[in-house]
Amino acid sequence: MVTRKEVAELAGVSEATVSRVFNGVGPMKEETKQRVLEAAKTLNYHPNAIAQNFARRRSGNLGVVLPYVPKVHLFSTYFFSEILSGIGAKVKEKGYDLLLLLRSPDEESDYIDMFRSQKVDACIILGATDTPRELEQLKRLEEGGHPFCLVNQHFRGEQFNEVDADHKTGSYIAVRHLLDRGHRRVAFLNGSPQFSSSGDRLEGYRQAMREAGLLPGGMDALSPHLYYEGNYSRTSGYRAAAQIYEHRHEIDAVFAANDRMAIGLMQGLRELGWEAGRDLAVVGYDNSDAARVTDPPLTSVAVPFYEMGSLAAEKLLSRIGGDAASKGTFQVKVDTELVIRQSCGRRS
Amino acid sequence: MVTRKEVAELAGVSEATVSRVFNGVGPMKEETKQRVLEAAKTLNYHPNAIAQNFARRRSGNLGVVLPYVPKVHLFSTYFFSEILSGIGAKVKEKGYDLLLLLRSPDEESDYIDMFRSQKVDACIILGATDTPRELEQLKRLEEGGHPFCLVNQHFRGEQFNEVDADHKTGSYIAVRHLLDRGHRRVAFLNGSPQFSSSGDRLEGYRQAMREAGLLPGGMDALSPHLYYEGNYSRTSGYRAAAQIYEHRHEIDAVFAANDRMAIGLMQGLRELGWEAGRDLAVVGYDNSDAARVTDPPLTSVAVPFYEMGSLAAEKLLSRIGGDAASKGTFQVKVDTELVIRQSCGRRS
DNA sequence: TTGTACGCGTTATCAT
DNA sequence: ATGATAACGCGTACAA
Repeated sequence: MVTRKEVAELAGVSEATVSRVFNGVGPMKEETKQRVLEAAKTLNYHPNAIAQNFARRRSGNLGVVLPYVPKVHLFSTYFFSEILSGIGAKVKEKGYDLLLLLRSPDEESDYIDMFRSQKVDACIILGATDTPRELEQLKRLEEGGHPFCLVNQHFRGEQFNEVDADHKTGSYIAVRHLLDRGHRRVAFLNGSPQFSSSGDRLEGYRQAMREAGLLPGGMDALSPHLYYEGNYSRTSGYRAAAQIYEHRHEIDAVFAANDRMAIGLMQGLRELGWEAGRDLAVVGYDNSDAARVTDPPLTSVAVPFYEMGSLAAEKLLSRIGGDAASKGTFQVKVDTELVIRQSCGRRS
Repeated sequence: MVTRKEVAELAGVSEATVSRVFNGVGPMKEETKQRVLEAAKTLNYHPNAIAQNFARRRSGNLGVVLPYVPKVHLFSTYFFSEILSGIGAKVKEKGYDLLLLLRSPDEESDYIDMFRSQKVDACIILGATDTPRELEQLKRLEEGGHPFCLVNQHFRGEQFNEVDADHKTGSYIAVRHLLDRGHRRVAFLNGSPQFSSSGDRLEGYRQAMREAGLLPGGMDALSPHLYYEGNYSRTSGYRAAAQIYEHRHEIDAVFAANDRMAIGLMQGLRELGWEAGRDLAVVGYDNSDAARVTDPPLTSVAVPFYEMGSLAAEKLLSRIGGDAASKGTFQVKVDTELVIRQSCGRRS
């Protein structure tokens, strides 16, 4: 590899001058600059990124932590794909590199190692869950002064950096949509409670139902035959179909907390002879690609995952970049949007 | 950050000894080793990865190049997700890190820069296309002695490292499946020709048809109403539906080169009143998650993308790791498998 | 405007 | 079995 030294010799200047030219710092004679650039070109010189980062005492990497999701082979979901793309675009724009960290099932040594060994300057954590173990790890990161940002997950009572979507309102508009179409007995198929979005969705559902006067027992009352819980997998939606079918005479519509479950649910109900869009209305969540290809196409709440990833990267990098306003943490909440298809039937 | 020097002082040894302990090289007294480890623990010392890589004159990163795919937001496909997961697992196992490189639409400066600046020691290229521009870039990489590996793409006449699937046989078994079920007039909806797998699939289709005596005009004859071409997007499959429907009286079945097109095709045909599994048989390719959720569930050819990624990473890293058998390039071809669902009807 | 000189935290070589 | 010490390629304070 050709080094700075060789360029300096060929150009007849010192190594420092070569560095200045390549970093555009300090005043320099135009002629000198040209001479250096020319020498660099003839020698095909390219600064060594590792050495640069070493000298700058930083890695130049933004880490992205992906959760371990058994069976799903991790990326197979719309969610991660979109966020990653958003992060990738922003990271590139800012001249950073993107280091991927796939968590293992066991994972005794966790992502704090990435910081300890200084492989990353900051990181974005996807798919975090509200468990004591996770929370403790995040607190350790914070104490260590390691900049990180959560995406699509909120920790109650903590002031971590985070970019979340307004899932409460998202769910509210989904349920309102069902209510507006005349459905009264709207069931809710929620996902795993360790994700904050599940709690948010429940709140949104409750608010819509309450406003419609459909929570008779007061604010907290929730008829058991209207609340179901899966784990966001298609299979769990499929399983819920059996339970929901048992209460078919008390249910007009189902709001599912994500598309995968909604799809499993529709499949399961169809096998039992109950058709979404005909016998009941179904609304999903995420507006994933799959929502377009189901039969009937699934009405769903769109979440701007791509933008969320991009936003998280931007905010985080501007902090460590030493920009202004680097004080305190940030909590961003982006808006969702209902995309109407045919799973609620065609009548207006 | 605590450095090696401090550990050495606390342990009462030289810096070199600390390094030896942490790298497990050379002989050392057990007692010394323990003393060093203890000192490291009390000080919470962790070797600086950047400095290590700098001193070792390597980056410790495996680069993964992802193509620019407009609209699809890149990761939204099963294909990349699976391969990336496979690479990630292997990379971790080998103690490397995974650097993601998302290509831009314009991309004047290409991935060769990653090597020039020595950010990666090797890289895996996904979604390469058989275009003059791409080929030229790959040749430049090769000339520069930069280790790389292609996944799911073959360049005729070149001996690049590659891990591919046997798409010819995969297509053969798909078409054979249709023929075995009694369909004679099997159409083929292929994808973009710049991917080698498209050519392979065409060969497989041809062989099966020829063996069944269904290529009357000789080896190369292909009835125009039996061959269609999309670009692997759902939309292109949807568009093909119209053309195929026009020839509905000359077609019993369609083999689509991927699931996305198959899904679009089924949607389009349904809108025209032609139902897959009832009026015609359809087989897809990739066995993506979506294949399970369509109506009817889609019979499809499964490709072990996860394993392909893992294999590519393993082979590549063992080369640069200086293992034995580092001579020459490698070309691996993995097997595919037909997964039967209901899109070809239920009759045996 | 440019050069000198040092430091960054390791690895690795050569003594001892 | 362990200790000095020279790289490694670059950034940068300071001197000129």
